[in-house]
Amino acid sequence: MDLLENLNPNQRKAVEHTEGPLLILAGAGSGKTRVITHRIAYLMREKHVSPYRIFAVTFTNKAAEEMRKRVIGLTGPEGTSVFMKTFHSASVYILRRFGERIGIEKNFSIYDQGDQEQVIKGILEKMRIDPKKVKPSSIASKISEIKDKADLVDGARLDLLLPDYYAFDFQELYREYHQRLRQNNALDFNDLIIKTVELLRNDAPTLGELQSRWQYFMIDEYQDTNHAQYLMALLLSSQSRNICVVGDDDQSIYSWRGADIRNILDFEKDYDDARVITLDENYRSRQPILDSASHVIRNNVHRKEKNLKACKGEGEPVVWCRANNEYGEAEYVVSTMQTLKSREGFHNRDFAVFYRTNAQSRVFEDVLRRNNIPYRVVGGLKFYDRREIKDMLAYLKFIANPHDSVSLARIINTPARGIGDATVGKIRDAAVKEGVSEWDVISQGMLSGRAPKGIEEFRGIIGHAQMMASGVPGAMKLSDFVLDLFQASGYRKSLEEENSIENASRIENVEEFINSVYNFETVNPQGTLAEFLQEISLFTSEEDPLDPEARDNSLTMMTVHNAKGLEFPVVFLTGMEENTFPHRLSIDTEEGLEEERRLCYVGITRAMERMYLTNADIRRTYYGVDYKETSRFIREIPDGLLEKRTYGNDSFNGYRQERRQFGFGADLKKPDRVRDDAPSESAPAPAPEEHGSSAYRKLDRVMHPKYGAGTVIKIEGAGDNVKLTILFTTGAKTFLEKYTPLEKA
DNA sequence: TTGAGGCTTTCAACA
DNA sequence: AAAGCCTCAA
Repeated sequence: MDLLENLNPNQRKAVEHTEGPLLILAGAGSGKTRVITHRIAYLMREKHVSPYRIFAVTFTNKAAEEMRKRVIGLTGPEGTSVFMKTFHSASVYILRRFGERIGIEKNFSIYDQGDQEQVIKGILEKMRIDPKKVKPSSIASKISEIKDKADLVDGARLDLLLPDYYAFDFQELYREYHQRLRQNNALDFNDLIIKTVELLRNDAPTLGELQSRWQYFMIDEYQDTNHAQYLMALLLSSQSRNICVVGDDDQSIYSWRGADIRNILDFEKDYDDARVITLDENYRSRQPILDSASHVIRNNVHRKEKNLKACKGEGEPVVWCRANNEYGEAEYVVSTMQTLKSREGFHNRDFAVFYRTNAQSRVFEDVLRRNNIPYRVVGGLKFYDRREIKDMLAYLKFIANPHDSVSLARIINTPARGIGDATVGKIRDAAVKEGVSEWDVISQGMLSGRAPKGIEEFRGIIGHAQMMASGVPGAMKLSDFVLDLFQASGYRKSLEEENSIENASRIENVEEFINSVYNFETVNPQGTLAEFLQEISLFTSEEDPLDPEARDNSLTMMTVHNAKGLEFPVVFLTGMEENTFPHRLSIDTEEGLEEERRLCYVGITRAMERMYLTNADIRRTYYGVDYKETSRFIREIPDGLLEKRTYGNDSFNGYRQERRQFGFGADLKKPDRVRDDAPSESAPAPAPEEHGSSAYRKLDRVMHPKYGAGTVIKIEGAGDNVKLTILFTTGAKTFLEKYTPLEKA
């Protein structure tokens, strides 16, 4: 097979240009992955480069996996030996082997956002700062933001970088955070990259070894690299200079994660001999789809002008549907789907529903389930985020790394074994006083006074597990070890004790988790516990492994972010409303808005045959009921390109009124949010089942056992979820009706 | 001092 | 919808 056959001239040039720096500007749907995989195959087959000398990184595990499959398809089993990973897993690979040279122990734990927040919470407590006023999550992202810029590794002065608007010493917190991570032998996601850069900079032998091992570099999604990743790529490739980066500035959607668009815009400055090749023939989308996308993205000022050509030719126009409310929107999607299936032979698997935020998936799930349409949700509540899985993982992390006090805190009383806050506090104090780890205190009986029975029990469980783990692999299989731990920890028993549906599914989930351990050990017979942990701690965005069959013929739902790099015959881009998409937190700055627009561009360009844009005029969110103004992105598409539909009649009177009042297409300054404590006659009814489920009416007098007499001033929600706001003499309170012991007075 | 259950609050995108 | 905080009973 000729590798260059079936490539257009520019794609071919990109594949053939193997030596020296190369920038590939690859528009949406221009065959980017095809070029990368063919280029790797070409290096091996035509240039006789050993697969061990090729280094390729992408952003997601999914993309890396896809690339690996396609390379193997082109080269045969040899392709397996290409180093193909995400930036993070590449860093872990390097740090595991050489990290000790800069003082990182081999068995380090990787802390995700949740773990980070636990650490921060502990520090806030120690600094006597109210965690209600200073949210650990916002501190975590602040720390992450600082580290993403990685000016640190450039030796900038820390005290100049840290924000001074906090009412406390941020610098102290920042240092304490890192000190605790060091004590716990843990790295956060940012550290993985930063420490790798530090290692490459400060340890010449490591750099030399890696530079001579890898001779050809390929970086996918280069527009989304941050400064530290940029440095990492630069250092590794600086000797061979065979670096090929691929990206599209119009698809840069991760600036909030530190992505620095300058990396791609300045590539030609970094390498004055860089060759630039542009791929501008789109093989994915029909003309009207691409035209719509272009009309949206051209409103961005900060971009390289480009001209994508659709090779697939004309097609159906893009449809824009205005629905009455979020249920109408979902029903429109379902009915359109059914029509396309019966009249045009599409299958469930051909459809994708995109939304801006995960919370929007719920309504679609409702409606799809009611219509018996199989679906899968990518992202969202992830398998590894479930409580029972996190608990089991914490056990494993702690056994692998007994310095990991965050994991310890999670499992010491899970399941309940009589070790409460007071006891944990004592252990912590003793550890600090003696200058040892908390596990030392527990395992060596260093606790003064009488230690609760639970401590003994816990020590036994961990001691037993550590002993077993030492026989993995070899005397014991990793999966058997985890199975044993599930029993021996008492976790299984505690789930079985309460015979609920919820617990039954938790047990199933743990079993599925153990199954994934089994899969791991089949692929890696010599794999250790630590290796397993490293693998899955970077594998958080993987779809739910519980329903592998579901994907056979299911509709796919995901956030627009998750959709990057994918394509579907029919795409519904939903929630096209101001403050939803573009998101309300991005709407006020030009940079924010441009990134939202790129995100919209990414969404539209995923569609191959049909594209549907939908919005709801009224949307119920946890804030209340909002009147939504149509997204400016829809207004940016010329009328002639859109086929307009409406869906859902009951509330359309309300809708029209609203429109007339606000004026469509004008520059609207009026807020589009209306709280639903307005009289309900003027507010159009949302879905019918939303109503009439409260035993109370507005202005009813009620009696609360604790707060006394009050008046109902607001009713919202439906079914078991009715929330009542009641005005007492002491002020207003909101309750879930279901849970509140109220009496009519 | 612990554990359970009731009440309250929270909600952007991700490796 | 779910997790975290708070209160109260044991």
